[in-house]
Amino acid sequence: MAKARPNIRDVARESGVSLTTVSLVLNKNDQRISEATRNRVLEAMRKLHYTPSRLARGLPTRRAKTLAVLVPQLQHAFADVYFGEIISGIYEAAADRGYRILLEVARREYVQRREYRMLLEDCSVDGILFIGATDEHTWLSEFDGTGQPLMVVNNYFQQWDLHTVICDYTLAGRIAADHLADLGHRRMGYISGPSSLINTARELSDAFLDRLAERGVRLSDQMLVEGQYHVETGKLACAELLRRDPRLTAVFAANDKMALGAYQALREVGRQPGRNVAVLGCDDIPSAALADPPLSTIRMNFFEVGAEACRRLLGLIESGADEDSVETIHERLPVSLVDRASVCSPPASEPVS
Amino acid sequence: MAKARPNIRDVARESGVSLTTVSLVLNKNDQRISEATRNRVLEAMRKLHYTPSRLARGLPTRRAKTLAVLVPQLQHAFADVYFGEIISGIYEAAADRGYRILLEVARREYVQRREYRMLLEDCSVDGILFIGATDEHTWLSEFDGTGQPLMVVNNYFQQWDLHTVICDYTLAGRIAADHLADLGHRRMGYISGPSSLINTARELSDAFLDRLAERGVRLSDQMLVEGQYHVETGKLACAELLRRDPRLTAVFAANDKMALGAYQALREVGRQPGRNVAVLGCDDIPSAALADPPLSTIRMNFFEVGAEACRRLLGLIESGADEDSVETIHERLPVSLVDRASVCSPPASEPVS
DNA sequence: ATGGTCTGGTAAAATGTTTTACCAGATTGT
DNA sequence: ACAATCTGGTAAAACATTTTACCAGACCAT
Repeated sequence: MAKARPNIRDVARESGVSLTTVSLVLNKNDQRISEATRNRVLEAMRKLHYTPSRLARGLPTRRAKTLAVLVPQLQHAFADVYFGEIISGIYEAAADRGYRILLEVARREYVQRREYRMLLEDCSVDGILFIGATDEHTWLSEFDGTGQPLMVVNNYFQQWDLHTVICDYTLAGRIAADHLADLGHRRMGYISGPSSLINTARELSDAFLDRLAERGVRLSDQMLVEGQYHVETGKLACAELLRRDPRLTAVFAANDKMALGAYQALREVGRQPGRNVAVLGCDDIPSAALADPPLSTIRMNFFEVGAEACRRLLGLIESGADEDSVETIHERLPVSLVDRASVCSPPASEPVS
Repeated sequence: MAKARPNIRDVARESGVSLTTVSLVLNKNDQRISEATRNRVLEAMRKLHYTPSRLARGLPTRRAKTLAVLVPQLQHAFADVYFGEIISGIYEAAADRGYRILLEVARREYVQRREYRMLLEDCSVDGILFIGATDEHTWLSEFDGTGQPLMVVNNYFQQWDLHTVICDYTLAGRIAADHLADLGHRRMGYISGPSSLINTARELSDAFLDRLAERGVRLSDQMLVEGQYHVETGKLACAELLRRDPRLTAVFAANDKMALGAYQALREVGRQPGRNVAVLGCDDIPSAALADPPLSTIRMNFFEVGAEACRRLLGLIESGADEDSVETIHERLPVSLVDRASVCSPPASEPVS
């Protein structure tokens, strides 16, 4: 009774044409079918509730119409705003073009067994987007210069030639330095990201310090503390900065989470962010706007980074150019200052240098 | 030069056996191959760097070894802790059993085109996990009592017979009521979730109010305000509660985000959570522990809910019982009180009723 | 009339597996 | 000694598509 799933053959029989014709109708690009037969076939499809099987389609074409999103093993990685925003962006861009998204976590065994390769060889995936890559992911070297459809999202590498789409961290560093310098801050602290492992973190630091120097503001090494991008490390780092210079007037943190950690450390010594000490973040995550006081920060549109990375990857894939001929992609997206209430001027009493 | 991907046929030739034999070795369950030939085949596979193609495998078996995670269209859904934790749990459980995870967002057109059905018919997926389901998702009725491999995660329905795994919201409500009543609170406010749309939200409310009544504490309808599970709605709801009874001594919020919103509203009228007003949350999201003061809450292990839901779904799928014979799954996972610093006793001065 | 080019379509091979039915030879029971 | 059973293995069909090469007829210019 309950007829099994109809296949292309059933449609062909129903509409009185060959199986090939049905296939050609399915892959609309082909002009060789007359309007009349096309309609007959479409009608038959509707009647039979036919939907082509992705699995069967992928076999001859070697196209799965699926992209893998690879994230490193962090505990409960998907519960992180940063990853979440990027993934959301990737999803939208992929869905727009009829692609699906496979989730993969690069666990230890996963890497040992080189499953990331299998994804592609397998044909279960047409391309890979890697989020949260660091210098520690040495296996990326296997993709070095191969032009394979692997896209590194929001980080990049000097040692390997890989496709990347990132935020403009140099611009971010400059905006931050200018903003604080413009207001007259001279004694500040900087909470950096893990710059020994992540290029974008290093880029932000370099840009920030260089621009500060250009503006004649000298930040001693003492006043630079490295955090790990989490709230707690931000708090610890800020406490350390306060110990080294209790009279600092501004703190710049390499991401919003650490900036919010800094709020806590500052409050513990009786300072009021936005009133008697300036705090500037970076990223513009949702909780930045909800913080008390609302956090001034550099907006990085992670959603858009994900979406753009995905679009570029799809471009690569659909151009069919797996050859070495393809230029390596290096795109950077603009960022901008979002000035809320956490950055104030230094106390007027401060003696001019 | 660069040989194409080897297939099962190549392995057969290399090891001097038939293609069938190789296949049987691949699907280890079969005892019919002698140790000697098995080893010869495995050796050949290693030599040729052979990996079976998922696509090709799925075709005859109609098993894609893939599960879909479906989330409703909320903006940037993946950037939410709640979804994130559940997805992380699902991922772990799926990966343990060799399954992959496909991400899907139920956008408007997605539902209109009934793509959720195609996922299964398509054979691109063996089962679906739906997170964030509400009464508004009326299309779920299509799965009513069909025994199809669809699992609703952390919500349930009276009107439809669907597999579900949830947290024990009744237990949660009782724990909350007992905890606050034990401390002597009599004047409290309750910020509920959207109980007209979400059964678990309603269940929590009912359990909380019923147990309070059992304990002789009467919460007037006035002191129940509905929020939408976000920080802002929690803040608004709490402000409203304060307007209705400025002297309330405790607030219970149906999730932590709203509890943190309540912190803000309370501070704005000069109350100090944990000192002169008690705030109890629900969920135990990471920021609960980081809040100031650390939020007391009911721990719901969303990671585990996701993992368990996934395991149960896989059980269903692998038992091969798509038949109507299968019992509908209704599992609830335990919850527990995590008492931090935000719940204090009511002021001693308070007259006893 | 003849050869060439379109047009709309089809037959058949290819994609890489699983699975069912079968088979030859060895072992066992009577 | 003969049928039955067991062992280790194989041939071939099935899964649902895409794609390549080909074909018949219509149309056209010479």
